[in-house]
Amino acid sequence: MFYFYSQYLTLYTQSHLATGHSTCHDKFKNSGRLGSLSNTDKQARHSFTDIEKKILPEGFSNIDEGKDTWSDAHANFLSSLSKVETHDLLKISRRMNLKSRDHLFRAGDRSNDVYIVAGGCIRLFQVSSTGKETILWFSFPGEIFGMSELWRGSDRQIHAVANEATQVYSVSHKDFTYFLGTHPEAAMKAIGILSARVRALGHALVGLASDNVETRIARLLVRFATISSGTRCCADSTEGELCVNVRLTHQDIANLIGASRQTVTTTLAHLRKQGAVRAVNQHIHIVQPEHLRHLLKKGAA
Amino acid sequence: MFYFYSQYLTLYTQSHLATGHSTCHDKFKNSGRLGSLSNTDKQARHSFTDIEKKILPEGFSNIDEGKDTWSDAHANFLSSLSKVETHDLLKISRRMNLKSRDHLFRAGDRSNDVYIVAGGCIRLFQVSSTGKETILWFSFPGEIFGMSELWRGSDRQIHAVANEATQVYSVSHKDFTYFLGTHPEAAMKAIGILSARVRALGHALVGLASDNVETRIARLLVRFATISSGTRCCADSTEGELCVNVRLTHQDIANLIGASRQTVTTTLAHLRKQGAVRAVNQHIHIVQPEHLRHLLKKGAA
DNA sequence: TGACTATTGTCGTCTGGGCGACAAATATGC
DNA sequence: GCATATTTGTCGCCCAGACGACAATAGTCA
Repeated sequence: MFYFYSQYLTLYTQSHLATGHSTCHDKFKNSGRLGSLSNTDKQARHSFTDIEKKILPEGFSNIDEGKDTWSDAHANFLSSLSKVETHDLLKISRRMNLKSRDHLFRAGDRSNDVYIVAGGCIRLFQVSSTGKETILWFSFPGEIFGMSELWRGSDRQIHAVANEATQVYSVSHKDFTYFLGTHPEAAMKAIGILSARVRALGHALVGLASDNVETRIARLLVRFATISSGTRCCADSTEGELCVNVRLTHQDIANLIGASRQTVTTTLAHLRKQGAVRAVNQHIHIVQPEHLRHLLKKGAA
Repeated sequence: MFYFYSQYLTLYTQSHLATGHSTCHDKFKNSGRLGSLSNTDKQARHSFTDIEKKILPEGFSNIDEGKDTWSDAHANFLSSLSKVETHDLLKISRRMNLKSRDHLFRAGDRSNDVYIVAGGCIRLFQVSSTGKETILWFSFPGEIFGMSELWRGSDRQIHAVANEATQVYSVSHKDFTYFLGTHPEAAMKAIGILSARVRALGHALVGLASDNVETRIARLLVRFATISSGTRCCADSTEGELCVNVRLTHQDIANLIGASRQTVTTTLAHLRKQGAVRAVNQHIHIVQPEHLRHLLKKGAA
């Protein structure tokens, strides 16, 4: 299902992940897309300065600039930091490699480090007593997570699992707090990130309370398409088409929007029949963005 | 740990609003509610030191101490600040008095001040195109709100309306940003507040996606009872009973948990028949907290 | 390449709860 | 103290969507 290869994944894949033969894309793909990636292996090892160079200048949107509520909710913490801040932060961080489905932490864990995604994708979710999983958030490269549990001094409330092979930087609670205290600008940016998350969760809440499944799916697709915009999908894509460049199973979507898997399958099939979306290489393309936006207009959030 | 509505409201009512004879419950009574407010004009003007004296020494819980996810979500920003911070913050604030149902801001407004509730209660909500209202948050005395929209540089997304006669301090975006920048400790506390809100919204989301209406109502009641604990309800209350010391119509509850008003009425009647709750003076008492907690255990969030 | 697991696609069946429509009970403004 | 507005309480109808049950693919790994 999809690859979330947006700019991020490509970026990171090239500089950090690439093991020379296997990239995240390989997991999903059998043919072309990955061909280009394999070349990257040569320059696999990196230094922090590498990272700075790679991440900062790519022109990611500043947290202030986002016009879309959803996309700025996925504001890139790392890229919003200055060179010095990035350096100081990475200095106190520890890099970790996770295989797909590795748990970073579980509900009930004592750990309360903060994490920043280097490459890949982390799924943040809760599990109910009946086993139902509700995904609260996907964290993509550059994003920070775990922050909102820092000041609780209590157990983790949620689970964090690598959705694919993922690399994260972990920073201890203590160090991170110290970092924020000594870098007021960064603290302000952290506030911005949390603010964005509050808004996004608020939106999700309103949508869940007011909209039907079709609208919620439409919103999700548009949102993820926005997040992964800027990547030209390697597959053939018609003009005006948006690519939802993230690997999502129907079950994932269901857990994300609070619906059952079957309903998601059916609704997606329906949208496909209408010609609003189509499946391309395990991921979704929005053929008629307007069709979905029209749905959203009728919706609430 | 938390009491708020109680201590705070009482506190403020007495010092600013009040009249010395009117406590929070009076609001709920037919006669007292507004009557008391008119009296306040006499001593309406206050000094900052008044506020400091009144607010700070009461030993409100620090945002770090909360054990309950819900209640610390209503962490008291103002009381967590130091004397100096409070002083500096109030210095740049402007006090506003709102009548019940006054709009503080609406979706689409350009204003992006930050507000701190002095007394009363602010309802933060969104309205869908069909007119359905979804309440995201109630802000009680000491709480700060509007913060999460500061860094957007865009229109307000939500509405803020006084749920009853309410007093707030407003601080301009610019001043507040400057305040945080010059008071790193306060900035950290702001991060703590936002974190709590992220957690609370996450909970709400999971609950909405997984639990039925009865469980959601139970959770809401327990949560609000916790917020308002510490107040001995003026009405007769049996030992072990919890008082939900907030004025909520069934419609409010419905908007809060994403259900229809009728269902709320029915479910509440059901809980009453079971002897789990009872109505006292326009508000609800939880007669059997265990009954509700049992429901929550079966639930998800 | 074959065995296994994960994902997708489709049915019926069944129900929680939305919604319109009232009537009764309260609250609030004048 | 009345007139109006708001809130509560109850029905019955109806449907979006949950859920169980399979079958068909597609993907993974030894």
